[in-house]
Order: sequence, then C-alpha cells, then structure tokens
Amino acid sequence: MEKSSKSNKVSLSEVARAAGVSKMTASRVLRGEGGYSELTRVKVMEQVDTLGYLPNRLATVFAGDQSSTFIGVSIPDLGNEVFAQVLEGIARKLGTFGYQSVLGLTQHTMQEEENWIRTGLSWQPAGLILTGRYHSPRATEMLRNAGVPVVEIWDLNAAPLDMSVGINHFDSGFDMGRYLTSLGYRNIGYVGTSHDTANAATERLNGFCKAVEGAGGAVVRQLCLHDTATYYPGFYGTEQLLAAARGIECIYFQNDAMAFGGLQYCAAKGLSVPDDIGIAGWGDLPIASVMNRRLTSCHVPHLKLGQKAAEMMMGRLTDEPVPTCTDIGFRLIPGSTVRNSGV
Amino acid sequence: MEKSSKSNKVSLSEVARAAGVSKMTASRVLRGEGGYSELTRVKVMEQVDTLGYLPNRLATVFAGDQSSTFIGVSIPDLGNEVFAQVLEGIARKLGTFGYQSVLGLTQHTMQEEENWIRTGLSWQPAGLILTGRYHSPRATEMLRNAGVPVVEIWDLNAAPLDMSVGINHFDSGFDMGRYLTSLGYRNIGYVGTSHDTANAATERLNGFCKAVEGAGGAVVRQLCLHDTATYYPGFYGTEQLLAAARGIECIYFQNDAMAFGGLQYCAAKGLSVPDDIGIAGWGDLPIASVMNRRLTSCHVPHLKLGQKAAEMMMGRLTDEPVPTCTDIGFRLIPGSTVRNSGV
DNA sequence: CCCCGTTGAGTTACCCGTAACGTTCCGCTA
DNA sequence: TAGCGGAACGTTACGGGTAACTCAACGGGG
Repeated sequence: MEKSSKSNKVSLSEVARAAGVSKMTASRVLRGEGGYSELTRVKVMEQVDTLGYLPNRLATVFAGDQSSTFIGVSIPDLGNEVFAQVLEGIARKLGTFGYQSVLGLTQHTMQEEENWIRTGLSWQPAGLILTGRYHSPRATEMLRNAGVPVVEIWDLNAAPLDMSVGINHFDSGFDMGRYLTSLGYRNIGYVGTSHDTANAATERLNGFCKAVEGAGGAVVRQLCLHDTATYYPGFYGTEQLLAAARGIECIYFQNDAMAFGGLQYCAAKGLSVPDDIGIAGWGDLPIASVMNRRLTSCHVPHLKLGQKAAEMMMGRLTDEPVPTCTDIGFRLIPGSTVRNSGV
Repeated sequence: MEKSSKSNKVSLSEVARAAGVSKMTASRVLRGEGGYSELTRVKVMEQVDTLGYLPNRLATVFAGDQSSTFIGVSIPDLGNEVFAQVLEGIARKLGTFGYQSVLGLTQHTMQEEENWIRTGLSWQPAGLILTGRYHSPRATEMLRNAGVPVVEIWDLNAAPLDMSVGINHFDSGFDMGRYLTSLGYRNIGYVGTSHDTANAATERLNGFCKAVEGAGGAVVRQLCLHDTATYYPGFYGTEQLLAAARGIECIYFQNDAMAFGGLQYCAAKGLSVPDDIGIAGWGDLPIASVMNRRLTSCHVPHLKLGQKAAEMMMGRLTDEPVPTCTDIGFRLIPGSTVRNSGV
C-alpha cells in the first residue's frame, strides 16, 4: 500500500477527468448549487471518495472576491488564565460558524501587535479581533486601509476602529477604590507589573487612585515589577511593597493571580488577612470558587466576552446591524480578604 | 476622508503600474531577490508606501508550490490551564519562525477533531499539531493522504503518524500508584471525568490501578463525572466518592484542578489532609507554587512540550533530521497532601 | 414538424502572484 | 566594429477554483 513519493494533492480537475465531466460541472456538484443530473452527481462524488479529494479553500478564496474564513485573534499571552478563557470563547463561537481562529501572541507590546497585524492581513482574513484599544500608528493605518471588520476587545473603546466589546477598566478600578475606602482603608498599596503605559491594568490603577484620593486616602506605594503578572511575582512583590512602605493597610493587585501570591506571602509571614492587612485582586479566577476564603475581586465574564466578540464579528460579516460598542459589564466581589465594615 | 465603497485591496499590478514597471519587476523588488536597479527599487517602494500595498500571501502560496505558513493546532479545551500553556509554547515558538497557529478546539471528541482536520487541511497548512494519539479512522486516512507533517503531542506515541512528543501517561499513573502504595495507602479512590475511553487520563488511571493492585492495594472506587475536569467538579466529586465508599484513605484525581477542589471539600468538611485522607493530583498547576501546602502531583513541562512540538514541526519543514518520538519527561512531586512515610 | 423553453454540461476569463524564459541594451573585448 | 556577456526588465504560462456565458439535446405545444 505504498504511496507515491510526493504531494498527493488531488485537484478538482483530476476528479472531473476521472468522472468524465468538466471541471466546472464537478465544481457545481461539490457546491451543490444544482444544474446537474443525479447520474452526474453520483459519478463525481464517487471519484471524490475514491481519490480522496479535499477542496482547496485557498483557491476558492482566491478565485472569487469572497473573503476567507480566517479570523485573526491577537491575545497578549496565554499564561494569564483570563485571556485563555477569552480565547476559548472566541474560538469556540467562531468554530460554530465555520470560521477559524488564527492566533497571535503579542506579549503586551504594540510592536509585536503591529508585526502580527501586518502578516495577519497578508493572508486575507475575514476579520480581526484584537485585545486592547491601543495600537501603533502604523497598525491603525493598516487596519483602516485593509477594509476588514475589526473587533477590539477587553478595553471598552468609545471610539473604536470598528467595533468594541469589553469593560471600562477605569470604572472597575474606581469602584474597587471606592469600596476599599468605604471600609475605612486609607493607606493603600498597589502591586502590578509594568508594560506599555497604555493598557487596561494602568487604567484600573488610575481609576483606583482617583477613587482612593477622592475619599481622602492615598495609594502610598505603587509597585510595578518587571515580570509576568502571575502568582510568584505577587508573592515577592508583596514582600517588596511591605518592606518599602510602612503602615499599608490594604493591597490592590493587578489581578487575582498576583493577589493569591500576596495572600500566600501573608500566610507565610504570619500576617492575618484581613485583620492585619487587606487583599484585593481583579478578574475572579475560577479557582476562587473552591478557595476557603473568597478573594475580594472583580468578576468579568471572560468566556462571554469572547463569545460576544465572535458574535459581533459574525454579525458584521453577515451584514446584520451590529452595535459598535458593547459593555459586557463587571461585578465587584466583596470577598472576605478585606474587612467587612468601616472602622 | 470617505473610502470608496469596496475592498481597497491594492494589488501588485497596481503598484507596478504606478511605478511604471512590470508586475514581475515589482515582485522582484518586493522579494529583494536582485535583478533590478536602485532607481527602480526606490520607485517601487515609494508606490508601496503611497498605495499602502500589503502582499497577498494566499496568492504567493497559490502561485508557487511552496506551502503556507499556517500550522493547524488542535487542543481539547483552553479551560484547562495546562493546555493553554502548551498552546502558548507552540504559538510563541512557531511565531519566531514566521508561522501562524490556526486553532482548533476539539472538546475531547474524535468527531470534532475529524471535522476540524477536514476543514483545516482545506486551507493547505504547512503542518498540523494534534493533541492526543487517538484519531478517527477517517481522520487518520486524511492525515496520511494529505502529505503534511503531523506532530502528535501529549501522549507519547511509539508509532506516531509522523512525529510525536509528550509523556507516557500510563507510566506517570503507575509511578503515582507505586508512590502512594509505598506510603501504605491501600484503599484508594479516583475522581475524574469521562469522555472518550481512549485518552491520556484513562491511561494514567490504568497505570495507576496496575501499580496499586500490584502492591496489594485496590482502587476501590473510580468516579467518572459527566462534567469538565475543573475545580468544582473536583469538589462535589469528592463528596460523591466519600459518600459512596467507606474507608478510602487517599484519592487520586484526574488533574490538579480537581484535586484542589477535593482539598477544598476536605477543608470545608473538617477532614484533615493528609491525616484523615490523602490527596494527589496531576499536572502541577502554576498556582501550586504559592500554595501553603504542596499538592502531591506530577510535574510536566507544558510550555517546553509545546515548544518542542513546534521545533519538531519546523525541523521537518526545513528538512532537518527530526526524531519521530520525543519523551519530554515528567517528575513526581511528593508534596504534603499525602502522608510522608509508610505506616 | 417547427419553435422555444428547460435542463445539463462545456468554455472562457479571471483572481494575484511567481517561475521560466525572452528581450533589450549597455559596455567591454578582440 | 562585430561579437558577446550580463544586467535589467518584460512576457507568458501557470496554479485551483468560480462567475458568466455559451451551447447542445430534449420534450412539449401549436
């Protein structure tokens, strides 16, 4: 049962020849658009089976001016569980429409994103889904010129390139700031990681600071680690923060993963949470559902966000009216890692 | 600044015309393969900038017999952090070679995988990376006929379709079984989820049972939930297991997420771990690094696994000699959620 | 028996790049 | 000054499929 040495790509012409019809007739049968007899259909389909013909979608896209079924999806990184869920929502929903997700990991940098957009556009995607609302000038220009639908997710963008779905991160930080100050916290610290200045985490921090300061408190120390926003940096970041500043009553973390690291640091050092110190995160990781203590955090429907993004994309591609801007909403989770009433 | 109604795709011919050269010359300039004067180069590049030309890679692929830079990657689901990391390793590594990952989420079913392979092959990928070693007969046939490189990851496959990288899950389960029995555990339970019978988790369970039985113990109860293998099912699965069987000394979970759920159930019910019951998981989730107690588990270098898969794929595509089978290895983590010496 | 509509199937052109080959034109050598 | 080589660039022919058009055969109504 040896195969011939090279590329056994069976083309439509070969199927047609084998079936004794023209290429065009075979094409009609394959697309089921009618205009052929039952006998012809059977002959063609027999050969499709026999030869193991697989349609070449590149050629189809290439032929008509119809666009492909590729959707480019750029995600900062998958180490962050939250983005993994967004991607799952997107990919799964797109899949149900017969569309494929082409993944780009942009490492939170606009340059990586720009590169990815450039190559991404070169294979004629039906659309692009991008994380974040900040893009390099050249990226923006390419996107405008390309004429493909674009959904910006994560950050809500009142003036999106095309469409946008996400939450208002500033507000989400603001709400947490207001909540923590309402509990009497005044000297507050922040632990996060640094990347581009323009991103969602920074906006949360800005909103947070505004609320805290508005309530007479102060974010006395903001730690921006040069590391990934995961568990262990949360651990040692807490150590650094507490060593650098006295009297911190509560720490706001960039996300839940870092907050768990912080919790663990406190446990290791015998600091009682929330008696000695309050801990708040962001994102509401799934693992929180089985922790003995509920982490104070902010819930965002990640999976739903991804699904919504995919739906908006598909709506645009099928010429349905689509809102340009969808607020997916967030919910503050009081939790038990901060004290539960004002002092 | 209104754009004309339709697809502003600028083609190479337009660039060439605007620059006053032939299509072929413009193509040569774009590819930098020489055979043109500096003046010509400048003229062409000017028009590229002015018109905002973006190469159409579909056409390129289509023109030569060179293959695309798409690599199809099938992953069961991204809710499982472990697969997200594998994907990250793959996508990132492929990216450095200028290849794109096209994602397929197969929900742990062979049928979904088959569908995805069929459509996947239709856009002429340079290769496929599949999770698992079990594929439907038709999928196998398509893969053989397609003549594209295939890397099967996750399960080590001694007789892969093409290439394989992963670990031996049977051995990994066996080692855990031997370890737990060496600590004196004899009445052991298992909590996992059911899907196709043929998968890595089942192989781990088989290896585990063999070791346990070989040491005179028994896996007295195997619970296979109809749910996803995450935290909460681990929680209520533990409840079900303990309600259904008496005298269970130790529970082996399908993965760490479920084990964390189990740990939490024990904490909620006042069961002391490991004094009252032992808990073991699999996969070594990142969050374990900041837990106060180390979960007994099995470490697998997920990111490295993904990277290796990508490297093997690239090696094959550049005609380097590539091992057909790479064991990425695992490491048993004794942890502190089982007792630490034989009774 | 002719005309015409319907059905089934073939022909042609095209999509956008690239390989392979042709052509021009220059300068250099004998 | 013919002859030649090579740099610079143009022409043609694909590749796999599809839209639009054309054509042939057949059956039914007048």
